[in-house]
Amino acid sequence: MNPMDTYEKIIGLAKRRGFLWNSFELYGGTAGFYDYGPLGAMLKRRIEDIWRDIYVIEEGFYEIETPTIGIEPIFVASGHTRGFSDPMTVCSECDHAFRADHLIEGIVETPDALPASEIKRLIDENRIKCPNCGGVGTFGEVSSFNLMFRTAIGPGAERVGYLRPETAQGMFINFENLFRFYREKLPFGVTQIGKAYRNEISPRQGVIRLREFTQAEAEIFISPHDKTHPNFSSVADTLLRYYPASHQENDGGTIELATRDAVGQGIVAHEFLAYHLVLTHLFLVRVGVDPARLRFRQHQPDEMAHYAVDCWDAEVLTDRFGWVEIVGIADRTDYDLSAHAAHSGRDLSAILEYETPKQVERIIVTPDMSVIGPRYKEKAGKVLNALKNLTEEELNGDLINVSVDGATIAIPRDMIKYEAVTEEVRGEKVIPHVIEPSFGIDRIIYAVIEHSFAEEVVDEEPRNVLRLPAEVAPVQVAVLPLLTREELIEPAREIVRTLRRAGVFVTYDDSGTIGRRYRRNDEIGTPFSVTIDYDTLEEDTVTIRDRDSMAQIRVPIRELSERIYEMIRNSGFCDG
RNA sequence: GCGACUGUAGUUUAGUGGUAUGACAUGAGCUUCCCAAGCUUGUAACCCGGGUUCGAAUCCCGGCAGUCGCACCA
Repeated sequence: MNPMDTYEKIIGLAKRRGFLWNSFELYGGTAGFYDYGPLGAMLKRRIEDIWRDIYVIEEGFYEIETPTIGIEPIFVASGHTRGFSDPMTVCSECDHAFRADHLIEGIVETPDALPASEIKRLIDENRIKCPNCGGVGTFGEVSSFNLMFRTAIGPGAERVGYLRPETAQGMFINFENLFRFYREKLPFGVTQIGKAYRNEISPRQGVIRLREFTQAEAEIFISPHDKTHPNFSSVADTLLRYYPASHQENDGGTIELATRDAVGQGIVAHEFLAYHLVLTHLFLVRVGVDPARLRFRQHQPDEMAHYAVDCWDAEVLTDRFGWVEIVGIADRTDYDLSAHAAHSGRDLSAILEYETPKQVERIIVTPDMSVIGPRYKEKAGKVLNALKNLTEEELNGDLINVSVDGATIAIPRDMIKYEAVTEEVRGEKVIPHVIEPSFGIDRIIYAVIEHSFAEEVVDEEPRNVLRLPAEVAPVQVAVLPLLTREELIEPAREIVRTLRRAGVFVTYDDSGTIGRRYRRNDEIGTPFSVTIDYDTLEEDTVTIRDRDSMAQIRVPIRELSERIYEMIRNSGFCDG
């Protein structure tokens, strides 16, 4: 491998300049954990704030915050206690490790739902051959490794808890509260930015695969009958690079399509999902992902969760790891709410109100319990229920047949009174479907740094520059007196104060030569440098130097804050 | 988890059984100097534990961590 590939340069820069550090380094470190240093934390916060700007402010999806520890029933319902563990077995002949459930695929329908002992039994019974060395009967015990961090809640009779493997569940289990908060109307969305934890077997690839990471997720609850999007027209013309499942078989490559056509041609399942692909694209490009190294890859039918209708990953091209998934956008249907409804016994449905309430004719059965009770005694209750469930036709005739505990009982018609009533039905009860865009913030940060990084040669000297959008750059302005001299330092400090009062994050640096200071700031992506020189003293002007073009403009000090503010907001240097 | 390789300042390096070389970076100062390496000067390292030895960063053993490969990747 290239002794100094881009990844090493990026990570080297990130560690050197205070973006990322290995956690726990004082005590030797542990794979899968990273600290965000001063610049990294600032960059991360700015990226999260842009995410909030789009999802919370623009889309109106309020943000909530739920515990990072969840109790066991949540993850039983969500399937994480089972589906999140990988049963492993090792061939004693060749020492290869395999997913035990994969070995018995085709023998049972849902091998991943079986306990370890059962998988082991099936492997032995079916004389499964080792795919590597062909050995039979060589597989050892099946051990299960759950990717969730387990913990105990409270002393004594400890209640089992898990560190959440995704932020999503905290939102699903608040559905009733949220639905009420949104005054019982669909669609509505909710967001959460927070830490999630997965005890990866072998985290490698630096910040790409972490044991503790930050997710930004939105859960948007929509009607299962209407997956159009009210603002679809605003994104219909936007071009995105798609890599549909059908193209992946024999690498048919990506296609660039207007959103309208992607939906029209049936490539993306529906408008609502397509709208969120576009939103994702806009966010990623705004924070500094290179659009030329971004694509949307559709999940293959076999890699998609069985309940999902359609699922797309935003992927970025990286130098060392190739295409890396940074966002997943899925239509999860009613899977999550139905699962929580089933396990909790609560009704997690919404009423879709009809335009006008429907008048529905219904037969109301009122059995005469003073007769039925004594006659059927202990079966009376079941008889009553059975009667209420009968259809209109079944209620005809002199004897009405109901089935109770497998036996058919004929009930004389005069024991029952029933009448037809007209009822008003306001709407239909549905379990909402969920559209879930799920962002891996740490991976996005890596992508932003890698895509922003450039090495150039200026006057035969190398120059490292992070071309971060001004909006996300940790340090927004560097204030630099041309020389370390008192007469320049004092006005420079005054300018620092002025810019800070205007809410700009500024650093001050008067060490070494001006060129060295420019380079230092280029490397951490500071978009603008303000330089104080001898002309400043005479005419109250300073220069603003642009990181990308290295061009300079001279502006009056009294206009400085305004100009800087404009440039940061527009993410660009304007010399006008 | 398995296998291979690796472990010297912040980074990168030299090194012999007698505690360490240089560079870059960094601190202080000098320099009317607008695009990094001009001058002076300072700070800073042998992954941890045990063994062999008068003496270990160097040899041996163990651990830890990292990199790569296998496997895994909701």
